Amino acid sequence: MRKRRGAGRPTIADVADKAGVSTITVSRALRDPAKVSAPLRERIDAAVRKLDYVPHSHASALASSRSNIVGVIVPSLTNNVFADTLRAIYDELEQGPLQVQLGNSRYVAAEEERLIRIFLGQRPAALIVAGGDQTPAARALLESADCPVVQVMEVDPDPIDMMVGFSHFEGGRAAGHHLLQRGYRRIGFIGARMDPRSRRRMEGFAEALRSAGRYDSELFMTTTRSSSTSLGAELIGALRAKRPDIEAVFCNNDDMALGVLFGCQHAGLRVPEDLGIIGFNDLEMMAAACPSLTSIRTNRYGIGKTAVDMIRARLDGDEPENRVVDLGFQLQERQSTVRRV
Amino acid sequence: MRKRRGAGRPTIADVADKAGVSTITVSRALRDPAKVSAPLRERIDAAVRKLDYVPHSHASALASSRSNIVGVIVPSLTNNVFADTLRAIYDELEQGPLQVQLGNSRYVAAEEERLIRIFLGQRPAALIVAGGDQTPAARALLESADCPVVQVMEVDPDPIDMMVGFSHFEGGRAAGHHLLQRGYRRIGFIGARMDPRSRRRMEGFAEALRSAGRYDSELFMTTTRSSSTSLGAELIGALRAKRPDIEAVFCNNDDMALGVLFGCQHAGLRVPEDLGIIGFNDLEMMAAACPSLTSIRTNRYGIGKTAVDMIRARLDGDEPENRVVDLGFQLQERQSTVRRV
DNA sequence: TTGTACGCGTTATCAC
DNA sequence: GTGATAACGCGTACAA
Repeated sequence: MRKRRGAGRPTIADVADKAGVSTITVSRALRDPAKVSAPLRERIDAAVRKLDYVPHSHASALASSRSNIVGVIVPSLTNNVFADTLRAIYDELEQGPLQVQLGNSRYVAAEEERLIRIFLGQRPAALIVAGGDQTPAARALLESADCPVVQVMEVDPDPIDMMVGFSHFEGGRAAGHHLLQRGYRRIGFIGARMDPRSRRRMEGFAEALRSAGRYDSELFMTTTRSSSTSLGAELIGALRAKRPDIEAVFCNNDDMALGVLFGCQHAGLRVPEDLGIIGFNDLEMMAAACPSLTSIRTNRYGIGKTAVDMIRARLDGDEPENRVVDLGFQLQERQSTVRRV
Repeated sequence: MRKRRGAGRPTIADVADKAGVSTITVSRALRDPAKVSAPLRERIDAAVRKLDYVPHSHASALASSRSNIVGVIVPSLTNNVFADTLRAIYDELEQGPLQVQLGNSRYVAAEEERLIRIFLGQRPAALIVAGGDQTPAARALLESADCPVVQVMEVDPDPIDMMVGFSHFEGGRAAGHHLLQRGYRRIGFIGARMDPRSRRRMEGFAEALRSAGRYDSELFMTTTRSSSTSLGAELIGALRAKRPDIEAVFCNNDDMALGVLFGCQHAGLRVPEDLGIIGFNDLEMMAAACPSLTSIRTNRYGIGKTAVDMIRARLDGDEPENRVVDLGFQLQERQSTVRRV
C-alpha cells in the first residue's frame, strides 16, 4: 500500500478503480460526457456519487495550466455601485465553469497592486479591475498577463486590454448642464471620498459651470471621508452655514444626495424650492424618495454583463469588435431639481 | 532543453537556477525566511525580483494539500447586511496569507449546495456560510469537510461546526414589544423576500403581539419579491388601502422601512403621528432620515470579525471556547416610533 | 472510444 | 542550513 500525503479525499483514481476504467476516462466523462460511451458514463457517475468525489481544482489547474478563476478587484464592498456590477458578473459567470475570486482594494492603489500580484499567481482565466488608475507596476503586470483583462466603470482611449464603463467627466458635466438649464445660478458640489472617478465627475461638473460663467469654488465642498447619508446631511449644513445663498447642489453619489435631502428636511428647508439636489448613479431609492431625487443613471449591471461577454469572447478565441465600450449614462429628472419660479 | 507545457511564466526552478540554489531552498526562503541563511536569502530575493516571479498557488495547494482560500457563501451581494459582514471578513482575512473566495447563492438552497461542492473542491482553508438552512446534502458535505466551518448571521443550538450571529426570532420579538410598549394597538408587518431569517423575525414579532392579544393576521403583508425602497412604499399603500386603521408597522428590513416612510410622505401622512415605523438592521441611513427611523441594530461587522477569529483559532490548533457565539442586537429608538398622544 | 506515460510547479520527507 | 527525491491529483499527447 502506497503511502499518501494527501488529505485522504477520494481521487479520480479511486473513482476509476470503482468504475473499472482508467483515470483518463473518468476525467473525460466529467468534463465532456459526450466523449465517453453511455454505459461507462453511468458506471462512472455512480462511482462518483457513491464516493462523493469532488474534483481537485488545484490539481486540474496545475495539469492544464489554466484555472477557472476570474479575479475581480473592486475598491469597495459596501458601495452599492460595485454591488450591482458584481451581481451581474456573478450572474453571468457562475452559469459556466468559471469561478469568481473577489478582492477588495479599499480604494488604495498599492493594495490593488498587491491583489493583482496574488491573483496572477492563480493563473486566472481572466481579470476584472475597476477603473484606470493602477500603479505603474500594476499596469505592467496586467499588460504582461497572459489572460484577458477588463477595466470596468470607466472609459479611456488607452486601455490595458479591454474596457467597459462610461465617462465620469461627461456625467459630471451633464449634471452641471442640467442645473444650469433649470435656471439655477449659485450651484455647489458636495463630494465624499473623492477617489479618481469622483474627482473626474467633479471636474466635468466644474467645467460645465465654468463655461457658463457660474463656477464658484466657495460652493464646492469635498472631504476624503467615505460617503454616507449622515455625511451628506452634515456637509450641506456646513455649506449652507458658509453660503446660505446656495441654490442647488450636485452630490458625488446618491447616498450623499439622500443625506442632503434629510439634512434639508431636518433644517426645515424645502426641496426643491429652497435647494435643488442632484445625485449620481441613480440607485433604486432615488425614485422612491419624497421628493423624488434627480440623478445620473449609470448602467452598472450592464457593465458587469458586458465585461463577462468580452471575456467569454476572448476565451472563445474571438476578438471583441471594440476594446473600449462606452455604456453611457442618462439623466433622470425628478422633483428635486424642479426650479422654483 | 526540456519541453514545457506551461504558460512560460518563471517557476521556482528558474529562481533556484539564477540564485544557484535548489528549489526547496527557494521555497523555504519564500515561506519562512528564518529557515534560510541571510546571504542565500538575499540572492534568492534578488532573483525573485529580477524574474518577477510569482508563486503558483495551485501547485502549492496541490503539493501541500492545503490552500489558502477561505470560501464565503452569501445569499446576496446587493444586500447591505451581508456587505458589512463581508467587509469585516476581508478586513480581517487579507492581512494574513488567506484569500477570500466569494459565492452568491441568490437565496437558493440548491445553488448554495452547488457552491459548497465547488468550494470543497478547492480544499479550502475554511468555509463561511450564511445561516442554518442548508439542504441535508449540503449539511452532510460541510460536516465531513476537513476544515473549519462557520455559519454566520444566526445562532442555533446545533451548529455544523461553529456559528456566530444573533436570534432573528428574538429580534422580531423585541420589535413587537417595543411597539406595544409605545402604546400602539393595531400593529402590522411588512416583509419582502421572506427568506428563512426574515420569516423567523416575523414569527418572533407575531409571538410578541399574540402574547399581548394584539396579533391581527390581516395587518401582516408579505411578498417573495426582493426588498427595495419602492416596494416598501408600495406595500404600505396596499396595506393602508385594506386597513386604514393601522397604527404602526414593523418592516423586515431597513430598505423597506425607508420605503414606508417615503410612501407615507407621498401620501401626506405624518410619521410617527399617523404611522409608527420600525425597521431591522439599523443601516447607517436610519439615523439620518427625517424623521429618524427606529430599528433593531445588528452587529454585522462584528459577526464577520468573530467568524474570522474563530477560524484563525482553529487553524492555529486552538479550540474556541464557545462553538456558538450570540452577538445579540440592540433596539435603537428614534423619532419614527414616538407614539402620538 | 479507451488507455499509457509523463509533466504541471510546488512541498514533505529524509539524508547530509 | 541545504539538497535529492518522490509525491500531490489531474490533463495532455500519443498510442492502441
